[in-house]
Amino acid sequence: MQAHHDNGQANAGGEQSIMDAAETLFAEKGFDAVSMSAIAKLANTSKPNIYHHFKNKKDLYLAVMKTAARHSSSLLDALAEAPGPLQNKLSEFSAGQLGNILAHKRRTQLILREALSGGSERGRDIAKHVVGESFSRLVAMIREGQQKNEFRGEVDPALAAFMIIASNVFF
Amino acid sequence: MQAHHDNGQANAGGEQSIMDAAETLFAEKGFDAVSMSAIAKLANTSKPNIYHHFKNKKDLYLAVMKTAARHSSSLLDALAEAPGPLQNKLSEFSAGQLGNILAHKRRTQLILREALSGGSERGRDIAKHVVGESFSRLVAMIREGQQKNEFRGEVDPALAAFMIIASNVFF
DNA sequence: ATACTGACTGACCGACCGGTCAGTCCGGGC
DNA sequence: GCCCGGACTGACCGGTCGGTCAGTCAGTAT
Repeated sequence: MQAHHDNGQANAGGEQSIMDAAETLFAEKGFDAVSMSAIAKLANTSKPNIYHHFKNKKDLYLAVMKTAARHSSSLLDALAEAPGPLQNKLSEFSAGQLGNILAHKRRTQLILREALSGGSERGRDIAKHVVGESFSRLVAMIREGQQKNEFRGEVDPALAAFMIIASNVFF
Repeated sequence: MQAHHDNGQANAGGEQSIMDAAETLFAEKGFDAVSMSAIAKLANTSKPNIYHHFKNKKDLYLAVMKTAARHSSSLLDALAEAPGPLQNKLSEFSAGQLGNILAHKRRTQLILREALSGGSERGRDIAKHVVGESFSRLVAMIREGQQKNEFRGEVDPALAAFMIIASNVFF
């Protein structure tokens, strides 16, 4: 009945199901608390098969982060191009109107986790850099709003950006 | 010259230096990315000595979290007992006036990390519960301010609390 | 001196980690 | 028929993890 050998319940072994499983687990527990075996199990495949599709754990993590960043980036595109004062746009965003179209909880959780790890974290600062692109775009937008006096200048733009993104985690 | 055998540079081996080292590393990298050997090394002592003072890794983590929570709790005491409308009190808090008296960056980072891990994370939800006490006190204060119409009611109190705490990480 | 106690240590354990390897299975081109 | 190449797997590797153990050392009280 199945394609060739077996299949638990969902789609097995494909790149997409691996990334789905990885995204779920990384968001829930963080990079170091997740083992490749656990990802393989959730994706209904084997550990070596993951290494068939991804170079190593960091590479898989990076791929997941890139997807999350790409989604939030297209979200910011829509925001930046929308008409009206920045203030309205941002409250729209954080109210979730625009936000929860595709910024699922898991993805935002991933991004926040990365933001928290700030400096160190060996190779993953690459991932932070990936996220940082979206992040700093939002920061720039807020700073711009401050210069136009749409916002109070006393607020740290980075903090405000963090807050806005965080709003999607807590609904 | 030294007490008995040797000493790298700081105080060695004592309970306090172990907790200091653990706090630093846990805040920087998160629970799973930190090994007991690394903590021992930073604390200028040995791994078995850590187990002489703490039952296991989770216990050490919990002790560190309790300290962080105790500090932020005393901070909230000062906040709650201060006179004036809540709004002033909170802006004072997030401006760092009161905040950075003892809410060092590391401690806040620890708390945020725990808050992000939300549900799962095997034994550490105990720690989350410890943190949650301070957290929910702040949430209650904000909700109270909303009922007195000092705040806009549309903001999720939990999110606002998260924001306020986060402000200490980003200065 | 002796005996006891708590801080502390090097050496070690089983378990599990990330990652590799030899090999199986299968669809498609010839 | 045959072979090829990609998806996929069980078994295994070195290394590191959390945690243990037997024992050393310093001080103290008798």
